[in-house]
Amino acid sequence: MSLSEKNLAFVMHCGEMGSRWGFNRTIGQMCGLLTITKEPMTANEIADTLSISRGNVSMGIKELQSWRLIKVHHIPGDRKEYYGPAGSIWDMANRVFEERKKREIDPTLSLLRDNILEEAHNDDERFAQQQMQEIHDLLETVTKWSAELQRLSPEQLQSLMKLGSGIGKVLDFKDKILKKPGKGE
Amino acid sequence: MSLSEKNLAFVMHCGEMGSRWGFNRTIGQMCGLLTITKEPMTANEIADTLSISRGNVSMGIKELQSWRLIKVHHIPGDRKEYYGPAGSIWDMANRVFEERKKREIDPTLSLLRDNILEEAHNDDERFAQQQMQEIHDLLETVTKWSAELQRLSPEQLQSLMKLGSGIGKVLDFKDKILKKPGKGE
DNA sequence: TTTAGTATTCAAAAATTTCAGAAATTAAAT
DNA sequence: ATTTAATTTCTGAAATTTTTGAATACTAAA
Repeated sequence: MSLSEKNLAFVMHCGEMGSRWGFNRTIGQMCGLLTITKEPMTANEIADTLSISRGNVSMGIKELQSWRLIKVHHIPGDRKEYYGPAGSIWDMANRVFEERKKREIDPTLSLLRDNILEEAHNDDERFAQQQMQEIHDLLETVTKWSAELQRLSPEQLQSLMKLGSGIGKVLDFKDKILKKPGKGE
Repeated sequence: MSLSEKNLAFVMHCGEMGSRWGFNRTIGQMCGLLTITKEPMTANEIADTLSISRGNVSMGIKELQSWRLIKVHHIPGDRKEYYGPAGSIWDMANRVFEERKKREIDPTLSLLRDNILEEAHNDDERFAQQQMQEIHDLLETVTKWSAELQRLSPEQLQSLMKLGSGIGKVLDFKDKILKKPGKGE
């Protein structure tokens, strides 16, 4: 119901960062609050703790659900809804990542695809198209890569993450490894 | 001075995406415009092309420079400043990435570090601290990784990007590779 | 110096976003 | 059915962000 000084500081920080992360202050606070609170909270508890209106909390919940960052819990014999994080920290980071890709990259990718298909009619359009092609290729690579990462097992991901500067070394061996099995891409 | 329909569509799209990418509409448009225009443009040309005020362009230029996305060109005997992209598409994507890390991750990382150092006084704080530790570790890993990527040569990056689903295979060989030289992490 | 061609700043206006609180809605319990 | 408990939607006010345009500053040449 009321937060310790340190926890409050964290929640407020989440609020300040909220807009940078793709939502607004209140929603940032709500997200922070729910992730550091052990027990799921009701909408009223959230409103009280953060001193914001009940209506605002309702909108925030909807938004956080659309990001798939929180989920509802029910307590038998209690008709209130209790909200808590939708998964582990890693899960949530993935959701944010995925959702942002959807909002920040996909629309552009689609526009670029359309644009590249058409024929350029003059030099300006030709140059522009080259640039767009490059942007397109880059975004597509990023997209493929992030899909790839999501396909890896958590253990593989763990190793990959721990690899650090080893990645350079691993790359040097890549050709030998990949060419041996004769399974060219 | 005036854009073809398709190029205009791209520039306007950049404006609409602008706020998602970390800046505002006008700045998004300016960035898009300058990247698909072959020749560097003056501030007045930008203002005319986008139908925005000269002052706004001046602010936008300053902002884009702070992101290191554009650079100034000079033409002998002409005292106007001409603006063009600061590098290749890849360079620019890197800049955006880097800059956003600075704004979206670093402040949180620093707050978390402080918070984790302090001792927890009760169960609520204890649980909160565990979560914060996880967030911290995750963000730190991401940070290290992005630094790592920037250290790779463009060729290595190229191979890494093309690796695609090969990454799984490469990981399976990781141990053999890394353990052989006896250079444990 | 002065002047003319620039670029920048900044206060005010416009546009957009966020938010509280009231009203409407939904759903369970009686 | 009615009451009660809860959630959602909606409206306008407040806060914030963006944009303009006039005033100011800068700079190179005359």
